[in-house]
Amino acid sequence: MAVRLKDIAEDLGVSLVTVSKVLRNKPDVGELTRNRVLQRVRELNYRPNMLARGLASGKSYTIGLIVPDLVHTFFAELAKGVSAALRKESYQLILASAEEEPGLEHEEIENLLARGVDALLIASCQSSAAGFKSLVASKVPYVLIDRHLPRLNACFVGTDDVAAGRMATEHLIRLGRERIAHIGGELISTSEGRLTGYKEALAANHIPFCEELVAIRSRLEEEGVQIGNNAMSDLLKLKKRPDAVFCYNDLTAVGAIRCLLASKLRVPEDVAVIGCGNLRLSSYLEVPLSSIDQSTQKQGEQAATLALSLIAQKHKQKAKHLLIEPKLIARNSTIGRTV
Amino acid sequence: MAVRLKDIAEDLGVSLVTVSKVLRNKPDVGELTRNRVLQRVRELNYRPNMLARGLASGKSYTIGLIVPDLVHTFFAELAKGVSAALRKESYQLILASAEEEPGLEHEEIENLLARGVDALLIASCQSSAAGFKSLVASKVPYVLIDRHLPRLNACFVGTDDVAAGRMATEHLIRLGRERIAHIGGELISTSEGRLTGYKEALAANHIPFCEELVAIRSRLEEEGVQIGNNAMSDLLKLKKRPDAVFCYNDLTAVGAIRCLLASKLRVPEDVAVIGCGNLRLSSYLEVPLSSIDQSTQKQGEQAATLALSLIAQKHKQKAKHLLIEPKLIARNSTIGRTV
DNA sequence: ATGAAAGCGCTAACAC
DNA sequence: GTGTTAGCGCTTTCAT
Repeated sequence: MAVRLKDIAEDLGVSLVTVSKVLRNKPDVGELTRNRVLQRVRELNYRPNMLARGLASGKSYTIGLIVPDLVHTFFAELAKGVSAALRKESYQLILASAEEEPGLEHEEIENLLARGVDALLIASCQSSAAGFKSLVASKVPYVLIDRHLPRLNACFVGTDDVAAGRMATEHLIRLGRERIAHIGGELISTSEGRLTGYKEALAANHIPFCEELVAIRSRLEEEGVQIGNNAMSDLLKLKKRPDAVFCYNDLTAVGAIRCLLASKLRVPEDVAVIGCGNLRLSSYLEVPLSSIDQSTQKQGEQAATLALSLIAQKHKQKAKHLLIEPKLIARNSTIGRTV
Repeated sequence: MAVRLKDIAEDLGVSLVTVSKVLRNKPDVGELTRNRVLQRVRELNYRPNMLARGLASGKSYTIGLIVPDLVHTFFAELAKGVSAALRKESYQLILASAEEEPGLEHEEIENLLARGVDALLIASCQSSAAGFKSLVASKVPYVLIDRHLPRLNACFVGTDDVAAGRMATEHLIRLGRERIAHIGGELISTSEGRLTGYKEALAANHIPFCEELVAIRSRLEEEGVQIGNNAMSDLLKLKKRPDAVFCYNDLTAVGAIRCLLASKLRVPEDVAVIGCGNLRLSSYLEVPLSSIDQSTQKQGEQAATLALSLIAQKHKQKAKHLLIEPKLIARNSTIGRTV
């Protein structure tokens, strides 16, 4: 079968331990022996059995990442960032998708713990901290990404969602819009943050907050287009229709634009639309979409780096929060054709 | 630390082996003992240490999937299909991305083998079979997905690319187009298949194949939009411009449409455009894009199922090829506004 | 600088 | 039905 430490040791007439030491760069090996070992390792294309190493050492050199949905580009980009950062440290990524089901997410947490991951990164679809009990009990370090659970005193890397909401809304205000609607989500921290930012921007500009202009929907991650379309349609039924709308994410915005164009309204002349997330597709659309960029890949990298530092430190320190500043990307859906 | 078999065994005053047997549903355990064990397992929230189980049994209940790029929706959907099929059999997916670099792909293969995966699924970005040497030597079963390596006698699940090319081209022919261009890729089997299909369709309809109408480019997966744009621009420089174009993938088609609209040409009136892959974004675009659907998620599921069957069977059988029939999805970019 | 012994948590083969 | 013994391939500790 595969080459083992023992094989190399016997080949060379040294002990297995010596070979093991060479492979882990321990200093207490003679130069000559070290070279002979290295040579043979290369010849035989030896690779340590990570299961055995993990079992013996208690470290698997593996980090788990759980996302709610891989097909949502945001999470794929996140994964890409994580993977890149880990590769540099020769850690490996084990990726699991929870398919937006809290039950599955909990399952996957348990699975990854059973696989001995050294740390866990979670973009959670849970709405409560209850599902994290066994994770907390396991003492395995973990970092929440993108979505924060208020009741959980955990490390977190994500967008400054309040700033994102504020930024988007202020952009619309500066363009002279006065009836600014919001299509938002519910329960998760990102939705709440963006809504708060929306309200703050209105307040700062002395525009009264108007309940009827806010449409809260669920499942915006999975069926954003359809739901954005419907929500916009509802907003258009108001006696006085909005002249701008800040959408929770880009898919929702695509749906909203769909609805507006179908209703013979012009974007942005009649209604300006801005999304959030700045997905790659944003610039290919019927009306290129203004959006809030979240530096997604960078978030993944930072989360991975944070996790590695948690693994390295012996004693628990207090939970770190890393908020990434969002950036406004203005395109036709708010500022119209540029010359 | 974590609960172990031994803890449960001592708690109950039975032997560790008995507990192990219960957990693996072995029949030779008394009903009473079995229930007592199960009860305690639940109480303590015991989870077997998979590293230890893997080491002892030689099976990790893990399957590796290597894709060229996670952010490309096609591969994310593939991963989703794989993950779904594995979950049913309580296998776990370890996902790795090769970032379109053959070197990295080879690294990841080695990594996953070292982690003891029971099988490997690879959507390869290699252009030769050389990188598979250690994989073949390892005897670990594997399945190629989407992209086939001609020199490698391996199991394969993917689109019938020749049919896809034929189908797309015939669609354009039936719409009365006569100068049909193709923007295609190089080196990998999917490109070659689609080009072959394109030629076959022309031949079957007595349309002469015209070298100048074929633009071969590389990196169509990563920068499809930009490259499609440029390629289309080149095609428009011909004395007699094409009246239709079949693009290797949807991103390339988006780029081509971009270029056409920028050149004041109408899609599909002046030039009809069809892509391949039927990404979700296809229907959100400026001009909703006709495409060839590849049932991507289903491909992932089938590949996973095939891999599981390879694991189950003791003796090597001859390599199976599963070709998924593509489906034509006609939208505005070829058939124009429907009433 | 090198190696012998013990053991990580589990399964496999075989006794009782 | 149940338990005993060995060992998976590696790391760790501690002698030498």
